[in-house]
Order: sequence, then C-alpha cells, then structure tokens
Amino acid sequence: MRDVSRLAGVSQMTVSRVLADPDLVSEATRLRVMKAIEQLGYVPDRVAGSLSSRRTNFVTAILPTLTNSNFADTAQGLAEALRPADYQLLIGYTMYKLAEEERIIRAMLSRRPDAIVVAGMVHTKPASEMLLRAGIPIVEIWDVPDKPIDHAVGFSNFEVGRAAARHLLSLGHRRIGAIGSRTDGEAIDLRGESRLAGFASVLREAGIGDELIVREGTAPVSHDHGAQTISILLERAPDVEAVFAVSDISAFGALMECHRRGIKVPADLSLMGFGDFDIARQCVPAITTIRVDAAQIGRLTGEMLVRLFNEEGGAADLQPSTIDVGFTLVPRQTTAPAVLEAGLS
Amino acid sequence: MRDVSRLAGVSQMTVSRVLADPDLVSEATRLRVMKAIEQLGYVPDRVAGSLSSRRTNFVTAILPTLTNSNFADTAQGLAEALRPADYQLLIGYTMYKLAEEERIIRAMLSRRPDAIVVAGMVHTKPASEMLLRAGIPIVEIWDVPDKPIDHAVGFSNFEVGRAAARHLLSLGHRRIGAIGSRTDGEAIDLRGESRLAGFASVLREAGIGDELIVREGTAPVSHDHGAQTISILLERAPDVEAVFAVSDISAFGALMECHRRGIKVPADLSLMGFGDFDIARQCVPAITTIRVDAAQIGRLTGEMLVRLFNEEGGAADLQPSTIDVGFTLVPRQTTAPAVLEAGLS
DNA sequence: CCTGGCGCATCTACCGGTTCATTGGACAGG
DNA sequence: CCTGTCCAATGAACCGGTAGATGCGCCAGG
Repeated sequence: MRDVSRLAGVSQMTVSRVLADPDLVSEATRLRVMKAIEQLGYVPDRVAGSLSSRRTNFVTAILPTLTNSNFADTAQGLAEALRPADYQLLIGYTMYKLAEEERIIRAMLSRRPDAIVVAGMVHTKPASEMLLRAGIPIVEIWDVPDKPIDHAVGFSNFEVGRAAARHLLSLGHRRIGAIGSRTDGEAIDLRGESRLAGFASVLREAGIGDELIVREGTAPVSHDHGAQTISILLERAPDVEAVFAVSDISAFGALMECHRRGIKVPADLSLMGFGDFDIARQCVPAITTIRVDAAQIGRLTGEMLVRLFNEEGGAADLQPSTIDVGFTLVPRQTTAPAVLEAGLS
Repeated sequence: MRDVSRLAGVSQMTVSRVLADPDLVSEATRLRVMKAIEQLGYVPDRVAGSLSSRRTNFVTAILPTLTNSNFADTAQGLAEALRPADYQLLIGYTMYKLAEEERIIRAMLSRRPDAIVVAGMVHTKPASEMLLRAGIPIVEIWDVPDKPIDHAVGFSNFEVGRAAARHLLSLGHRRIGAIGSRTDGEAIDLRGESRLAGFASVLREAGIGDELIVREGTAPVSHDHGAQTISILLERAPDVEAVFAVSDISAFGALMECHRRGIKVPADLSLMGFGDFDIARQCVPAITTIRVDAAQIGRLTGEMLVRLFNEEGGAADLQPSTIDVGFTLVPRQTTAPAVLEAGLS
C-alpha cells in the first residue's frame, strides 16, 4: 500500500480512503490512485485491516453437515444475503456431535467473526457461555428455542411432528408409526427428535400408543437408514398403515424398500417425510412431505445480520428477535385415506 | 494476552509460546499460564497472529455450488483433511459463473489464504493471473487440466464421456443420445461439456452421429432439467434407445419422466448418469452410473496441501503434481442390451 | 485586510500478536 | 577462581492497515 501511495504521489491514508470510502476523495486523486493500484496489482490485506478496525466481516455458520441439501440451501441463502454487504461466510461442520460444536465455536471465536449463526438447538455449557460472552450477535436457526441465546430464525420442529400426525389421523389411519434416529450422547439430532416428540404427543392425545416409533442409527440419516428402519418397523408391526419419516431422505429410502418388498404405497401403506427435498417432489409416487424454506431461513438470517451491523450502536440489538418462518404440509401421492376394515389386509 | 501474562507473572512472549509450542516452556510455567487463560476466558486473536506471522491458516475453496452433493462431499473431505493441521476452509460459490469466479478470487486473495483450491477448469485472464501471482499453492480439482496452473487433483471428464458411450455401444445400442446443459457466456459447466464431448467423440468413431445430444438450460442441472431435456429428446427422436445424462440428478429426473410417460427403463430405453449420487443407488430401478469419489478428491487435496505446508521452503513445491483419481463405471438396472430389430418397437 | 470556519489530505498512534536480536544466567573448561 | 559458551527468557520492532486528531489552504464574513 505504501508503494501504491508513493506511485500515486499521495499519502497512505488517501489510498485507504479510496478503497473504503471513495466519495471522500476528490475525483482526480481517486483516479490516480486507482491507476496505481491497477498498475502494481495491489490487493489490499484485509487481515491487517481487520486487526486495525476490529471488524473482520466474517460471519461464522455452524451447521451439522453440508451433505444435507437443506443445510446447504441455508448456507447458500445466508451467503447470498451477506455478499452484498461484503461479509464472508466461515462454515464449520459439527457432524451432529456436541463436543465437536464446542471445539468449533472455540476455533471460530479466535477468528473474531462479527456474528455467529448456529444450527444446533442444544449446546454444552462451555459452548453456551462462549457464545454469550462473545459480545457479537448470535443467531440460532432451524428451530424456535424456548430460551434463545440471542436471536433466532426457524420454525417449531415439535409442531411439524404434530402436523404430520394430525394429517395421518385425518386420513383415518390408526396403526401409525414413525422412523428416526437415536440421540445418544455422541451424535445428536435434536430437531429430528423434536419432530418425533410432537408426533408422539398427538398420537397419545388420540388414544394411540407411540410404540411404533422406531429410533435407530445415528444422524445424519440416509437413504439406507430409511430402508433399514422401515424394515424394522414392518417386522415389528406388519399391519402398520401409516409412517412418518423424520426426513425425506429416510422417506425415500423407505419408499424404495417398500417397492422391493411389493408393498404398495399408498394403497398398502401411507408414507410421509419432512423437508420437501427435491427428491420428494420428483420421485414416483411423489412423497407427501412438510416443506420448510431452507434457503429462506438463510436469507432472513443474513438480512437480519446486515441490519444489525448497520444499526451498530443503535438500540436495536438490545431486543433479540425471533422469526418463525413456519412450514407447510404438502400432500402428494404417498398418503391416502385408510381403507375399511373389510379391505384386503 | 497482556492480562494473561500479568496474571501468570510471565512475559507476553511466554504466553504466546505456551499456545504455539508448549514443549519449549517448563511444565510449571505452562500450567500457571493455562490457569490464567482459563480464569480470564482468554481467546487468542488469530487475526493479529496472522498479520504478524504472515500465515492465516486459511485455505480457500472455490466451488460452483454447495447445493450439489458431489461438491459438498469434496468440501467436507477437504475440511476433514485440513482440520488436524489446523487449517480452516473458506468457501466461495461461483454458481457456475465465470465473472463471479474472478470476483471471488479477488475477494479471497485479500484474506491472504495459504492456498487456493478451485473447481473451475477455465478462468478469465485476470483470474488466472491473480492465481499465478498469488505466490501460494493452487490446486485445480475435479478435472485433469492440460496445462495446470500449479497442482491438480481430479479425473478426466472427457474419458468419462468416452466410457459412457462405449458402455452403451457395447450393449448393442445404435440410436444413442445424451442430455446436458448449454454453456453460454454466463453460466459455464465445462466439466459437463467435457463429458459430452468425450461421449460424442466415441459416437463419431463408431460412425454414429452426435445429433441426439441435447444441450438445454444452464448449470446447475436439476431433476426438472432431466425431465425437460429427456422430453425434448423423446420428441426429437422417439426411437432413441439409450441416453447418457451428464449427472445422476438429470438421470433421475429423466427416469421419473419416463415412468410418467409409460416408457419402461431399461426395456424401452437404457439410461445412465454420472456421479454415483446416493439417489442413483437407491432408486428403483437403480441407475447405471459412473462413480467418482468426491470426498476422496477433497481428502487428497487436503493431504497434498498439508504436505506442502510442512515442507514449506523445501524443494517439493517446485514440482507441481497432478493426481488422477480415476472413475468407475457402475452397471446397474437402467441399462440393458438392445433388443433385436424384430422386437416390440 | 484580517480572522474564523470548513474540507481535504496528512500524521501519529495503535490493533494484538510474532519474529528476531539481545541480554542475563548457568555451566563447563582453562 | 575467572572467563567463554550456550541456552532460555526477554524486549523492541514490526506485520499492513485504520481511527482520530492535526495541519494546511481556501472561502466567506466582519
């Protein structure tokens, strides 16, 4: 930068101004500086700039994995919303592990991000404390927590489960099950578990037991996971009429397993998933699902942050806000009304 | 950090040592320092450290999108390989746009990464120059370029196309087509185009025209893209016997469209894709595809970089290396031998 | 004509670590 | 016992910018 300033015959500060706030510099000077920059192939060093200005223009996003298209969509939405404001996304993966989340938070904090976005609902105590003390905006996403740390953008996974159960009940089914993953100490998918809990709560209210809810394997779920868990369920209850999968990925795996076993969907079995993944819409039969706008969660989060950054110093960040983006049940071809008892089975 | 050093009764440098090179500090001093760190909740500032040491421990990855599970896998593999060496991944998305790639390279360079990984095969002139002058290792991935900028880890997309064509020919098909995306000035998917080019080259060698290769829409391809392009192809050539899709995503969309049209796969039409996405293995019928180990590309790249960083100053980075990870054709249920002319159609 | 006010560019002091040269002390050899 | 050598700990300079205060020149008002 010194070289540039010398070549342009101005002070170092003027060069800095040209880059940060071009309007404050007279036209002629600016052009001269720009030419010098071009000529030298000068690329400003934001590491130094960050140190000096105490703003890195980094936003950290901590997600379970990027191998799930929902989270990838969220990341993309977030990145797109932040880009115009010149913020760069720093992504960390927890692989659904709590301990890993803590490690990543610590590592990320040392990069001095201007905000942190976390997709985990639950955190270890040290993790929560670090976030609280960080002194920067924190946004929890993909759920609406009871006690948010700071801001939140998401929807109620519990209500998703309830909506799924009500849908299957309204079709007249009584032998109703669900498939999801276990939440042991290591791998944790609290959102999936919330959906199952909501699902179970409606079943109980309807006087139906929740014993057909199968929790097997660990997050992240896969197509294979769906195939395996539906097999377990079918073994346990061959007469099951309707099944809710915590994810479309599982639902698709389950659907294909039904194909292989000659079980007709939805004639013999109603099946629904969650997430409205591409695959749910495209496959035959198309899978009934619950849609959440993953990219929208990212975008709203990004826009919220940009607003916070601009108002910085204003009173706005004293009031943490929670945005519920809601969800939509999308009936498709894998769910159908129950047949009468006199039916085939 | 000053506070920590005072509390522990040592100099600032000793604290720095404890964090960077614990072995150089005596046991007692180290424990005292650690306690002080804990007590104050001190989190080191790597921005300052990076400025001073001229190493940021950032590696930039520039990918077309993360919404494609192949690239997400690569990113994950890369992140995992870099994590033990304490390098953090900085991800940028180009959305298959050349201009965007240049913008992102410029933005990333100002973050002073220790290496850059690029998934684009082709770059604008300024982009190439910036990469060349960056003075850090550059790794081009997802193809084996003729003239690599520096290092490369990938496979030959051209050969993938050739292998696909040979497979379909070996099954006895003659009316052979393919579906992919257009490469107009804005959106560019050179890898997909390479596959189509390889595919076409084999068709021509076999004396078959390449007029059934449909290029429609822009990258990234989607399930819908597959459905639409196969429709165009079927209209143009209802008697087409075998189709290669540049991606499993397209192949699956095409497969479902065939379902809807009552076209039996593989009895009426052989279909194959590329990428060995989860969906190709799980769907019914399972899709014949060409497998590349996306995560492995990421891992190998990461390991190569870690090696380079460690040897830094050694002679090793004078010799740019190219790793070809190859690919595998995975025959499944969507391709079958051609029926004789006397057959149904 | 002199002085105060204003705008643009400059000057100086850091930001929070790390590097490197220096210093003090311990040990061994003369 | 004194001195030279080597190691470990220390202190000062610096990484490349930015914030905030200062200086300078021009214009308007007294």
